Amino acid sequence: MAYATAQLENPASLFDVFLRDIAQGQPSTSCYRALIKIGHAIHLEAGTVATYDHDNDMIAYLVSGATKLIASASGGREHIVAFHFGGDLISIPAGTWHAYDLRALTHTHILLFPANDFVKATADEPSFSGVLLKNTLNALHRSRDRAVGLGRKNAAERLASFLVEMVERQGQAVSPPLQLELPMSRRDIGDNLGLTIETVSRQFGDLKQLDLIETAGRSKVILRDLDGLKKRAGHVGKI
Amino acid sequence: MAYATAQLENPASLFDVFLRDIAQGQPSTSCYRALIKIGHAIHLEAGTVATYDHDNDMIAYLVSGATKLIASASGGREHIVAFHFGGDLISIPAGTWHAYDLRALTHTHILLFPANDFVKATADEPSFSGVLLKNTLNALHRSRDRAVGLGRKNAAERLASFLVEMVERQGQAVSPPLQLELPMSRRDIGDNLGLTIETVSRQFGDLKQLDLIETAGRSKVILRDLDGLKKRAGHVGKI
DNA sequence: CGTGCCGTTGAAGGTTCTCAACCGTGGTGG
DNA sequence: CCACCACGGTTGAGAACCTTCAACGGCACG
Repeated sequence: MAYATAQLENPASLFDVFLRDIAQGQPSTSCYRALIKIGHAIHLEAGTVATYDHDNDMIAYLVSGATKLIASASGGREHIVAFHFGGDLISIPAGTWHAYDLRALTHTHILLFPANDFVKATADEPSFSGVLLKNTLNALHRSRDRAVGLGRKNAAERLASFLVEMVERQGQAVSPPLQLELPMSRRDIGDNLGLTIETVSRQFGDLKQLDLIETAGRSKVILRDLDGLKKRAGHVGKI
Repeated sequence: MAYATAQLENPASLFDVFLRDIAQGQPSTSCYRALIKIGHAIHLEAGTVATYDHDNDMIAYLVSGATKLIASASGGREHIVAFHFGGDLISIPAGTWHAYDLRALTHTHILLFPANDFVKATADEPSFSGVLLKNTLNALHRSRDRAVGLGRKNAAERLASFLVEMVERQGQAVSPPLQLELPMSRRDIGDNLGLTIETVSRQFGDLKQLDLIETAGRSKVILRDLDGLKKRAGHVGKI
């Protein structure tokens, strides 16, 4: 099975970024070599799918770019389970109930590891497995928070939640008003929130009319009232 | 802050069960002592909530019984993020967007640990942190599979998915037809699937009429046609 | 035997989906 | 340079699904 659609010019540099960002404490050289051996540096064009062994869980480190993790249900329905940005550690489940694919939203550089091998290789590096665990817990908590939205919130609350999450994850605080560059399409947003593109579009319209946001072009969103958005998101707890 | 609503007669025995099931390789005595120091053995009656420090992530080991993890959104809406059964390792997020509570469905014995301390105490025990990571990944994958259901499936598919998951997690294969003892109420099921009790009830009715299941009393369900249920669940992939 | 909770069933209403047409932009080729 | 096309996004009307509101049934418990 072909792992890489296109090998990077200089794969080693990706590993260096990875090790610098993930393993703060320098890993042993044996661990380093093991990771290089099992890892594959991949370069994806926007819109292309990462190819890998779907029968095993995978772990990916997103060096740069943005990706979406897609789950397919029967009837051609797709659900975007998560979006990822540079620096994220991604867990890709082997398909059990649903088939999962990782697709690039922009030019993307990633490192792909079989999860089992990755865990084995890093088991003796507490700093490493700690980061991995922390990251997985984060993903779990985000997934749960989003599940609450899917189960118990209406379209307005879902889009507000989405924008708040996006600004918290990748918003540059240039200074209020906050500016957001969304790398995903309306369809992607809908597939993430369990809504149709039409509903997403109408919700964007409502937010504009309420002066909570402005849009510029297809991907730029300016948040004029973050607190208003958070109220609209229907969260509970620390706002 | 009070951690335990009722201390067990013999807390040490719970720890023994925990160590036997989770840490297959015997942990060092220092690790053992550290865990006993930070852990709290708790006994919960059905319907009561575990009390703990909500400002920190917690990790719980469910020795026996069944619990639900509840997220609260604004407007008094509740969503059940996960159900747990004996032997499960539970991650309870500190409230960020939503407030989380762990509530017992039946007589329940659990061990509660602050997540940070737990990770620290077990960092040097690869077998331990491996189990923890594996468990967290499982929870993540389940959460994602359920998110797909919440986002892209109708009521019929959701209930079928639910029953299939339940039988896979705690169904005794006495012999087909499979028998299932559901410790949760219709409301709990609805709160988990993002449906009202009425819709859940109607879906149960439909399943009975289609001869896919039988019900006996409030909690017993007999699955007459597991493959039929799986088809109805709208999964993709290995069936 | 009454009370209360859980579950079931029915009718009306609302939110979102579906279907369809239209608009704006970016890229291509004549 | 402009016309054309493809694609993503917007807007509108009708239909579907689930929710809401309401009444009722049944089992457990005092």
